[in-house]
Amino acid sequence: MVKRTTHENSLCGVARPMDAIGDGWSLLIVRDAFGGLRRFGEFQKSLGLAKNILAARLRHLISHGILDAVPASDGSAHQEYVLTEKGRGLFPLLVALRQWGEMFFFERDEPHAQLVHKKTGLPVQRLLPRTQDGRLLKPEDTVVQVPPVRTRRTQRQT
Amino acid sequence: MVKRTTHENSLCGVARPMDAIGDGWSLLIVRDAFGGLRRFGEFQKSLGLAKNILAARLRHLISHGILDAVPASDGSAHQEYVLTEKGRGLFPLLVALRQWGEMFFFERDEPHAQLVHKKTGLPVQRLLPRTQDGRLLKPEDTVVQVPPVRTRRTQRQT
DNA sequence: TGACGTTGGTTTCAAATTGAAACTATTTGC
DNA sequence: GCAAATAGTTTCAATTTGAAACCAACGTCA
Repeated sequence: MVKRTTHENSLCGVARPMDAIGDGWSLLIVRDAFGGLRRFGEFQKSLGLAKNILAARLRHLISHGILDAVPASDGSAHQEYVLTEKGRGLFPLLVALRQWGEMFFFERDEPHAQLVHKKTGLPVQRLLPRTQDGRLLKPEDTVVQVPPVRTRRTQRQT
Repeated sequence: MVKRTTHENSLCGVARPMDAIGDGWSLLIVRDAFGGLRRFGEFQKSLGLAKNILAARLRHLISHGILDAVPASDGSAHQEYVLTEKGRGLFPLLVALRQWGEMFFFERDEPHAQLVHKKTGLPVQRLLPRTQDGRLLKPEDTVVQVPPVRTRRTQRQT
């Protein structure tokens, strides 16, 4: 996915975010960041990816405002990588991804990790698109509504 | 993201789905499939990607059970690519991705596409992780609970 | 002080992937 | 039947990936 979005996709609201996330490694880094990891070495150990790749992905995430490199936390002279507000905004997406995984990638009784409420230990509620008044929405009940094109001359549709 | 998950990540519930989705192009293909596109040429025109890449991504999505290649629909002798149940399961994820995009990639008044309810034209409700009893969950209120490791000998934790 | 391990990278280089373009084969429209 | 459209595959140069080697700064302990 190198091709930059010079396309009408630039408006679409999916292609741009995809570009910012970058790739699978980046999203796993974000997942681990939600899990509390902050240091280069922690990410590397957790993901088992080459250091140059990790460095590149961290740079990418920082340059897209998803991570922030902060100077320390225990006085050590190293950096730490923490989620920005924008990065934390990815939480629902990660939950959705995980739930999709839980639904389709494990046999009925195959044990698998599960996201649960820390306090109660109960699994997180299924994330399902709904209307404003709470009714379930199927994909085919929705449309992507593109905004009316406004040129400088025509502020109102002719 | 070529490295296959021989890692403990294989249990994690995020890495496996990521691998199935494949990459950004694949997800855009799925988005377009939700939008009603079905034909090779439609996807190519919509995405503007090279045909070899599109072919490879379609093969990937089919091999992972996200798309299905069905023989026709208007009697024409061509194939069509339609979402499987598993593929349709990606709807919440796409909604989450789009909502993240809407929140962080557009200026206050910058026009952008929006996912709305077809009937009412109202935007889809914000997708937010909640507890079983409906309370909002912040990332730090949750943990990934790994299942207890069961060896053949110890069916119960010692 | 200085040898040594740890942490956090960068550099190098071969192998894999990407993507544009050319090519091919099968339909479809007329 | 012929031209154009559709749905790919092949080819090849350029980019990206990732393993491994290298390097620099810091801690530490003797």
